[in-house]
Amino acid sequence: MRTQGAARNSEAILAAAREVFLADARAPISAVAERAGVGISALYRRYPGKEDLLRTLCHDGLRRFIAEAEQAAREADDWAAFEQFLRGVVEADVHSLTVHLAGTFTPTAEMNTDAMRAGVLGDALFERALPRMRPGAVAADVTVLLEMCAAVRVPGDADRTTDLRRRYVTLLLDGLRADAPLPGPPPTEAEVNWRWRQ
Amino acid sequence: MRTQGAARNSEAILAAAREVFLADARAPISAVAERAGVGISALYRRYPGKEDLLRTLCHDGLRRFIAEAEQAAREADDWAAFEQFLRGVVEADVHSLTVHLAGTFTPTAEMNTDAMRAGVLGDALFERALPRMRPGAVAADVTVLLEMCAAVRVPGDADRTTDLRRRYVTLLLDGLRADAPLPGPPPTEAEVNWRWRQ
DNA sequence: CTTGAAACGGAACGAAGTATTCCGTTCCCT
DNA sequence: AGGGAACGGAATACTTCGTTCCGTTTCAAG
Repeated sequence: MRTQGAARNSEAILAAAREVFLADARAPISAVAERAGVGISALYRRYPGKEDLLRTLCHDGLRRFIAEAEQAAREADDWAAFEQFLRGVVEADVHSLTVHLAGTFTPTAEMNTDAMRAGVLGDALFERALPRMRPGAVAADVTVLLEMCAAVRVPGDADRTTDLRRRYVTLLLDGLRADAPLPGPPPTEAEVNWRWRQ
Repeated sequence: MRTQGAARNSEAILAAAREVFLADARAPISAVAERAGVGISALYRRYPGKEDLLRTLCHDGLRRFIAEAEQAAREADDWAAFEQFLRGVVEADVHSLTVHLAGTFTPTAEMNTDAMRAGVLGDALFERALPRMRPGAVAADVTVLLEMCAAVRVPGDADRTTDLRRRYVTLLLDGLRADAPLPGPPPTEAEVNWRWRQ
């Protein structure tokens, strides 16, 4: 046989779903089953439908985002806290998870609560780092920067993707500390959160 | 009536195709017709099939990329030339055009030639700017940076998208001039050009 | 060993979505 | 007025998935 137990399959399915849907949010559910090495029914035994799987995945990402933010907030140095936060979020590829998948399902009330909390935590980290930030930078910029990081990918090589993203987070952090002001009106809340409009 | 002539329709179709396919490379061809305010047959009169439209669009983008590079190369100051190149390519949203659409069609021989020429021109601009670049930066980094810029988008508002991208090009350019070396192995040619593998 | 229930695998089904074709109609120019 | 170029958009012919179903395998308790 191929799998050793129901619990093991559950984990395999979640991992496969993460890989597959991060590579393409519109991937067919059969691709997830195939990747996990299970049949389709193993999937439907656990989730009522595709949307539920997507929702679970996204919510997990959101929770992870919150965890990273809380962890980073414990750092005493303000800029170090912000840097740890950015690097943590990028490392966990949380932004792809939350942003890429948004819009593929209808969010639960709890997700909205969590999303709000995530925003508050992120803003707080940003505010602490603000004194050392270049003039004109706003919290919404960070969201965009995270999105830009998520756009970096080496298909089929998660490790290499992470390596490259680390490289560019470094570059972005340096860019955030430059002296010159940032040009143009900063992104608004709406421009940054359009993916969450149901 | 709605349109004023065949020539006008040709332009409308190309413009609509750019908008629609940049928003979603997998959009149906009917969306293009709708956006252009024409029927489907107006499209098929001009292009044998979907792939040909995509190919035309992408090739136009490639040519524009080359034009921007040649234009920027005329600038005397090395860094200014590089900066003008980056800004020009981002402004024209050429990278989305070439990178987003790659893989949706089989490229012609001429496209491959042009793609190669584009690479050479870009590398030359990078080499000129190299002395003022942070340690560890390579030409392939620029490709990734352009890709990151293309990830910035405000759906349905092209002007605002351009504004925001200008904002982050500024940030990226400053990041490219920081003092500290960039961490990790730089991206390889293959990692940067995976979209062109047929 | 039994044996009943939980887990599965994967074919089959049905609803969508979509590239392309076709034909009747409108436009434009002479 | 007339003929061909351009069109609009319904109809066609597939393809692509989400979901269901049912026969089979696994597992643990007796």
